[in-house]
Amino acid sequence: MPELPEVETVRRGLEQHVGGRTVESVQVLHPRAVRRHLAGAPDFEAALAGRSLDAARRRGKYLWLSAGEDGLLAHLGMSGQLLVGEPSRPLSPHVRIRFAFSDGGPDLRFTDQRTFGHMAFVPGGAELPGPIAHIAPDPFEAAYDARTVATRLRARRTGVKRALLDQTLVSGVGNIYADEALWRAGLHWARPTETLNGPEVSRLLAAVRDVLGEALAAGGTSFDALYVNVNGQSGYFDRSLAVYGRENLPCPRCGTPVRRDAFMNRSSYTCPRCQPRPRRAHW
DNA sequence: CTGCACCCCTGTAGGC
DNA sequence: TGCCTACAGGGGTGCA
Repeated sequence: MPELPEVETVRRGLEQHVGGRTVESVQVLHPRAVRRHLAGAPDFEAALAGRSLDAARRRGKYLWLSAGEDGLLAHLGMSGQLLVGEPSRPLSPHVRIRFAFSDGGPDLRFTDQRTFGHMAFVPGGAELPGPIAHIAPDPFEAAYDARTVATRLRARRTGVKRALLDQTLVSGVGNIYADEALWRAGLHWARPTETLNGPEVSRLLAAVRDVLGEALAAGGTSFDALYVNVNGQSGYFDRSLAVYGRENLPCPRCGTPVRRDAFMNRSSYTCPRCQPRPRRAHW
């Protein structure tokens, strides 16, 4: 479950169901799931055995569990799930890592069909794991400063959607919520960042924060069973999407059919009337 | 600093 | 039924 609202939903579930529990053993079932743990799968398993997991934290789309001064870092990629359930339930074919706990209670399974996600044990990484030091604060962190982001955004020489998706500028925004925020702000994805005026940038950043917050309140967006919380349940923000995935359906604001464009090997959805294409496009 | 091409994977949907 | 292509909420890397 990729973007901030979905990852935050998972973080909350982990905090509730795994926080304060002690890992008994870990099995890495697919080596690719720990490819960023450079010391290898056996080291990953050994490093976590016997460790007590404390708080669950998050920056953007990354989350981690602190274990004393250390951190257990996770990124869900396109299809990763962190599922908590009865240890006796069947092992689904896409389970990549299994964590058993010393209390004999529900286990934790990192499940990932496409294996774009990963986990790593980061010594000393409880506060902010080293591998994600380059990730910018997300809009819900105390360290996030909208004025700084606005300044940096306007200094870019690129298209506004490309900038929104750049996790080193502001983190947590992916393809769905970038399109939704741009629609709310009435901006086209190809708009050159240097042509945005102050009010437009403010409107956009407010829209980003609002849409992420509303989606979080709905438990995230799921179109299918791939995007679920730790209990396997889907969020329902898909009902509130204005443009994403709605090609040819009417814009909720003006009724004009939503348009789909290819962009960065993905799709961008816009209302051609509310988000007019700029004369000088930047993609 | 930037875009861009391409890589990592599996599964599904749709056309033929 | 098979075979093909396009596409899917991710990021990282290397190169121009």
